[in-house]
Amino acid sequence: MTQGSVPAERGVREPGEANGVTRQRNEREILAAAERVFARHGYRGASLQAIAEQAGLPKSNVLYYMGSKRGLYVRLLERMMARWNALLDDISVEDDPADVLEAFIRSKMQLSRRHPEGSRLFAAEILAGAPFLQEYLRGELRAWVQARAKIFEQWAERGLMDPVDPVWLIFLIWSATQHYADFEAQVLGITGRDELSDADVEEITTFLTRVILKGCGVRSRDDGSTD
Amino acid sequence: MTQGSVPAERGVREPGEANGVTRQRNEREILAAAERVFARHGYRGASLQAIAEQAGLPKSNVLYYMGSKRGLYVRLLERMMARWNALLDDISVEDDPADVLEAFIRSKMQLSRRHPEGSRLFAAEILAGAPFLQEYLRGELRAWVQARAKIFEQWAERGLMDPVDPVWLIFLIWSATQHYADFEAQVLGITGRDELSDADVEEITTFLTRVILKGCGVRSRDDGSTD
DNA sequence: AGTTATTCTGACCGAATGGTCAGCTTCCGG
DNA sequence: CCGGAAGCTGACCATTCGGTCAGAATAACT
Repeated sequence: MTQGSVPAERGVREPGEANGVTRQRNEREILAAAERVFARHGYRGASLQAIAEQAGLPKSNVLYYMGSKRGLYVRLLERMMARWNALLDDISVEDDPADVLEAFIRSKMQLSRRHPEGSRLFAAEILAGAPFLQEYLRGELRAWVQARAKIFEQWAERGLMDPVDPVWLIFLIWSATQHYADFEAQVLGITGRDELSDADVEEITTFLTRVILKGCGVRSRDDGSTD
Repeated sequence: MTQGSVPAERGVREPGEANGVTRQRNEREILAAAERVFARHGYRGASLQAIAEQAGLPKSNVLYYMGSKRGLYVRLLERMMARWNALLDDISVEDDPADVLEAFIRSKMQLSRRHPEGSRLFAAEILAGAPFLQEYLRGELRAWVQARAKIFEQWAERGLMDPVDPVWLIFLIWSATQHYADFEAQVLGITGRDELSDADVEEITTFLTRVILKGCGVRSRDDGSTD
């Protein structure tokens, strides 16, 4: 339904959607530049001028493509939520808790790794009080959390993991994984690195998986190591 | 057309009031208002006008007290770093890992709870790439992390906890605790609460302590319950 | 009281903000 | 080759930005 959120208040009519190489490239460039700038400075702090410069286009062109600053921002948020939703596959009580939790941590970590700017954009939006995402948080995302929480509780009842509060557990996983994108500057500054390598990310993922699974008393069916 | 031409309702300063009292109160009011606005919108997105309005003072007065936007921002950052440093008491290899880690989690959680705006201000600064905190991150804070890391490693060597990477562990604790301040809007939206009560915070703290300590295989000397 | 020193603020400044629009260029079917 | 439409952009607009400053208001000290 809300696929093209450009508020065609101005007479931007649907073109034949034919030729599009330049259009696609410019659009992609603008979205990438805008994601960087919005992530860094937040909605209010970002300027169309800065976005246009990063995209290598005149400011007017950005507005020609995107209609308005608000429309551009909303479009970026929706794109990020779509990425997020893409990894929310269904799980069942019958699944193995260890597998599910590890996949959860791993996919969330990869999302932060593959789209650090989008991750920071989301963080900035939440920091600002989530003015554009209230509905999403209280609706779609809340329902998703509650569904997962129910499954975690059933696992606990079956003795497959400790009876921890599943919502706090989800928040723990979110925060721990998101941290490496949102607080990248802090992580790099403290560890003295220039960037996090793939090996670093793999190491962190392994660490988080081990600590969180063990911390929740998840019994893996693969082995019963308690070390 | 600067601001409302009706200055009547400010009603702040009584003529008979003593000298330093007004100054202190105004200064405190400005700092509190600025912390809110900077936390919400970041350095670039915050405006002195908004800060002045929240403080109930004319914009000129804010500049009279604080000199410049940059100076005000730096002062807030330094105040927050001071709060942070205040809970960085020394620990020793001789201490009990369970006690230290729990105290670590608890004090960090309370810092986020007591100063959520300051916590978000810090988060916004890091999101922006830490332009004002590079030095602090690469110097003071890095040294602190390394010192703690060394102790964690010695605990691991003595078999008091699992040989996990101490730096990732510190980041895990930071992220998990900071989450409830920085992502407050998300937490409230998903849980459907209006605010987090003291009981909620206590419950979360207990949860985090249990999961993280167990996840790192910390042996408490109090008892050996593995539940 | 009068005089000085400090505290405060409205009016103003140049720069930057998001957004508009007339008119330019480019493309493409006929 | 033409003509209309789509793609694009420089010039411009009202507003807001951080910051300055002259001078009013107040406090402090003879």
